[in-house]
This record gives sequence, C-alpha cells and structure tokens, in this order.
Amino acid sequence: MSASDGLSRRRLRTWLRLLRIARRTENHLREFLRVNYDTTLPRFDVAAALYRVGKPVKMSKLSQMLLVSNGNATTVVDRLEKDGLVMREPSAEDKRVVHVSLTQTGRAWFKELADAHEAEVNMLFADLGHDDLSTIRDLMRRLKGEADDKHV
Amino acid sequence: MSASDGLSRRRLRTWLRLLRIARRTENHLREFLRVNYDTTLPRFDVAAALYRVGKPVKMSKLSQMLLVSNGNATTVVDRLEKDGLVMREPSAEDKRVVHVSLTQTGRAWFKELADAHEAEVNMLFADLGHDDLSTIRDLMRRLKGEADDKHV
DNA sequence: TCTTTTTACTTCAAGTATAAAGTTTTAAAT
DNA sequence: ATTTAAAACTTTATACTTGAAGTAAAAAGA
Repeated sequence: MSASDGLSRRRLRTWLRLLRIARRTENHLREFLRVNYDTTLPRFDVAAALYRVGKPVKMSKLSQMLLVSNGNATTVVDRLEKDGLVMREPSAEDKRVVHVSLTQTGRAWFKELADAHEAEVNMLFADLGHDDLSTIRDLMRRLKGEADDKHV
Repeated sequence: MSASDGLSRRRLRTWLRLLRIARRTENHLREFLRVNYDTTLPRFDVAAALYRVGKPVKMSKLSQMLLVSNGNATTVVDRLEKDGLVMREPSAEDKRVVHVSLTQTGRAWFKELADAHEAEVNMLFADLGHDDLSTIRDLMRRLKGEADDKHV
C-alpha cells in the first residue's frame, strides 16, 4: 500500500476540505463578533469554556480544553482579567495552581454573546438536518482516537 | 422557531466538534512538521498552494486561496523568500501586481514534505474508508454556500 | 483630460500563538 | 531529611494574524 494510493489521496483531500470549512466558518464568526460585539474569537472561546464549566477552572485545564499552549491561555486570561470579565484565584490546597472564572460582569457579557453566536452558527449550518448532524458526530468520533489530544 | 431550539443547539455542537477535530489535527501536523522538518504550518500551506497551481500566482490570489489576510500572505512570503524557497516577480502588464512562485529549491523542498505530510494525514484519518470520505464531501459541499468565501 | 474611485500590495500596531526557559511549589526517591 | 524529579504557571523570544492605514497604479467618470 503506497503512501499515495487512491485512498490516501482521498483522505488528504478530505482533511483539506474540513480545514477549509473550519477556516471559513471561523473567519465568518470572527467578523461577526468583531462587527457586532467588538470582541475576538480567543476571548469568546475562553469565556465559553469558563461558562460551560460553571466553576473555577485551573489554567492548565483551560488550555487543554481549548487545545492551546499554556502561555497562550495566560495571555488571553490576562486581557480578560484587565477588562474585568474574568478573575484569577490562587488555589488553597496547591499554591502552584491558579483558578480562573467569569466575573458577574463576564457572565452577563458572555450570555449576550452566546445566543447571538449560536444563532449565527445555526444560520451557517442551516442546510444540515438531524440526520446529517448525527452522521457528522459519528464520523468525527472515529477520528477522535487518532488525533493528539495532549492528555484530556 | 427559537434561536435555541434542539436543532440549533445540535448545529452549534456539531460546529464545535468540527472545530475541535480541525485544531487537533492541525496541532498534530504542526508538531510533525516542526520535529521532522523544522518548518511551520503557514510556510507549508503557502508552498502547497504554489505547488498546486504550478505557475506564478498573484499575492491576492494566494491569500484568497489560503483564506488569510493580504498582510499575512506578505509576511509569510517574505520569510520564504528570504530562505530562497519562493520568488517574487513584478507583473509586466500591471505594475501593481506581484507574482509569487516556488524556486527550484523550494519545489524540491516541498516535494519531500508533501509525501510525508500526506502519509501523516493518511494515518490520522485511517479509520475513514471510501464511503465515509464521500459522505464528508457531500456534507461539506452543503455548507460551502453559506460560509464567507470572500470572493473566490 | 483630470479627478475620483477602485485595485494590489505593503506597512504598521495590536493581538494571538507557540516553544522554550524560568520560578515556585509539590511529590518522589533516596 | 535531603535531594531529585515533576507539575503549574508565567515570562520571553519569535512567529503568525488581523484590520487599518499607506503607497502606487489602473480604471471609471466628469
């Protein structure tokens, strides 16, 4: 089985297709957040992760959830903290650990964004019905094991 | 139909799934290129686009192909040019236009990467067969119209 | 013609991202 | 108890990315 047989080539093309869709959708949502809410995708992603968990999250856990480096998480949290949208708390048990969470302001801010964001995604994916979504879920699950998910 | 009915919520979850797969795969390939070939994903992407076209490409066309800003394309091409992997040529007909193409060195360099890159993707997508790939293609095609593809 | 608008590209400032090095704290192993 | 190793963050250097401003050339309009 050559490294470039038909199946291998098709898998490559499929990856490029997925990447393209992801970039287009991200670009659209970035623009949407910028124009309508004067904010950015990384900020939104951090807030979404914190909102989803609903309680203080370790910095390292946060970067794992978002699949970004620790240093990156630090920077984005820095900015959100400066804007009063998130807060850091040193852990009591382990002095190395820092917990992050949304402030009240941050929670209110995110709630407003979340609905608009969902509506926008709903519009972008409008051509996909329940069956399609199930199909995608199953396909993505099969890729899950292979990709590097550092250690979640 | 509320902005947050079941279907809307499922579309959002599906988007997050796609984004997650894309990021994991990108992270894996970034690491792969860094460790084995001491290069980066943006450089690879530019080279791949130029290689694919096979003849000099306008800067603006390049950034459209990659779905990145013009300024970004300029920067990455700058670096590749400094390394002797690509070359710029001013257009004869239109003095505003700049054509970019791979140098001989660049072409040889990319060829080596391309096979390894395809093999790596082939490994990551090993669980998907011909039918699955066709299914994904059809699904992605249906999203195509909705997303912002600036003006390709 | 000549003014205005559009197009192509680069430059700039700010934000985002990584990898690697550094600091502090905890856990493990003598 | 001490040393060693590992873990959690932050900081640093460098690269990437965007959006906007700037420059130059071409096209459109008056």
